[in-house]
Amino acid sequence: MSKELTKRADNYSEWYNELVVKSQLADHSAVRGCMVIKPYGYALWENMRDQLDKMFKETGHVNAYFPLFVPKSLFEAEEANAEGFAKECAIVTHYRLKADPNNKGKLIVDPDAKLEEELVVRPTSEAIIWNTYKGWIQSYRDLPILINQWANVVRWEMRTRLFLRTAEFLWQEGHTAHATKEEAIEETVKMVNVYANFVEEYMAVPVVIGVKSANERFAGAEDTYCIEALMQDGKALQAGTSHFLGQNFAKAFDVKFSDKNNKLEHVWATSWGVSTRLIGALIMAHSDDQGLVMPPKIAPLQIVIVPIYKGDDSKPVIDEKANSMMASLKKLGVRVKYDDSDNARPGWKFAEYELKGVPIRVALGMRDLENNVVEVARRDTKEKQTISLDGIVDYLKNLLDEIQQNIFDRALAYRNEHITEANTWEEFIELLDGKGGFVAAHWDGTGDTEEKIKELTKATIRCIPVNNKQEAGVCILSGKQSRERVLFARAY
RNA sequence: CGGGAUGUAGCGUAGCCCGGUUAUCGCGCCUGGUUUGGGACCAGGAGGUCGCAAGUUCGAAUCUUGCCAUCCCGACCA
Repeated sequence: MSKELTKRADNYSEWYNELVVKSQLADHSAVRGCMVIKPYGYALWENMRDQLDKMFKETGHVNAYFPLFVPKSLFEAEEANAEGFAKECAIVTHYRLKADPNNKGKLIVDPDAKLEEELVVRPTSEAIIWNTYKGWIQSYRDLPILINQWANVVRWEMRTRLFLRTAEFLWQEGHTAHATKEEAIEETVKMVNVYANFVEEYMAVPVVIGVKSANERFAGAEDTYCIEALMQDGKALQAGTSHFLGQNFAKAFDVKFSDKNNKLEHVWATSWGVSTRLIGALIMAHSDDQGLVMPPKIAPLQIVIVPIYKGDDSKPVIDEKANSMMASLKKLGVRVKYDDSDNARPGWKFAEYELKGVPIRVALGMRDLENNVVEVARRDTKEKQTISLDGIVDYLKNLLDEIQQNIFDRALAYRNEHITEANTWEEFIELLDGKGGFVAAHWDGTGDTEEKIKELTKATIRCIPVNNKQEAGVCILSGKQSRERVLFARAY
């Protein structure tokens, strides 16, 4: 492994790609556009998943699992949804291979094993789930259904990037069914807030909660709520979405229920999801030229203890101290590792754990033990301090909290500095090309204008923030009347 | 999918233009020893379908064609 990571300022996307691979989060695989999530990356995903899962359960949801394959006839039932995803679907057409008679040792698709009906590999599961819900719902007493599924989905993307956009990715998708429109909207909003809380509190990434414009809406939704995060290079990243699906899927799959008055009505729906893309957001929100910076709450490893010994005599003494410190930390639920491997010297380990973003490094040598201290280095600020061994465990535990807060505050300050108002087209362009970030500008509310702005600047409407300030103005492009500003940005 | 670039050991590379012994060097890896407070040193050693497949040739890492993958720029997207 080469030592140097490309600097962010030199080439941000190269830095990102190198960092993902060198920090051992993930690797390219033999399959086009698909990544291997390595143990370190998967441990991070598990921490994120476990916390989200807990939050879903606290809000009344349960997990279930639906098939990977969707019969084409079901997939096409909800037209807007089907159309939206049609051009990026993988399709299973056969169920058997056979020996190639012309090429020994090779296999060919058996032409006699063609499926009666093609199966779409799910790009999202609304179709198969709503087809299933049809059999589950007869009465208002069967509602609401509050189900989440942890799954993989496939979207045949033209251009892929590790975590940010892969052909197969891991995610969760919530699919809920409700008796009333109000309840479904409430659910949609509740879940976008769960996402915002998770991303801000655990991933330390500040987000803007908002609503998508009609153009950016999920295929088949009446309304799409989203959380938008800002990356260090000034580009926005959609970090999660929560859709109010109206009665579109209930109508497409004929899902009706009897209300209290024995009146038949279509069911109201929501769906919401976050994916492994969040890991991309995490990386690009916090990391630096030395490597990853992991927020302690979800870091696979929170503290690493590195021994520094001279000769074999000191090793057992250091081991004993390190092991007792580690035991105390583990008792407090801290994810800690004592790295006494002798195939790397301390300097190498320091650099390696910085690359991997471990929040705290504790260095422990005889010199320290004689003075009853250790050296504590924090990843977020790269500060090193000599700390007394008395009360070290509490100190470290508190420091983890402090680091979590500092990383968030830093990202928040950056984000807030990068929401800028533009009142003229010239200002708008200048901000996008220069400072970057979110540009708050008036827009006339039409899809045409939005499309034109996108063509001219590559910037899209990221969202219309919830509780947006109402303020009269004129659209930066068309000059027509506008009641509020919306957030534009170039995005991933 | 369109335009550009790249592909030689785990990683980074020389050689390619102008075909010709056993494919270069560094890091990493293995063995032994000395080391260990910011990516150690010495000695010995292992590791290669030169992205894949055809073709041209007495002979291909080198020339030709096709394919694949990666990166950058577009269109699409969580």
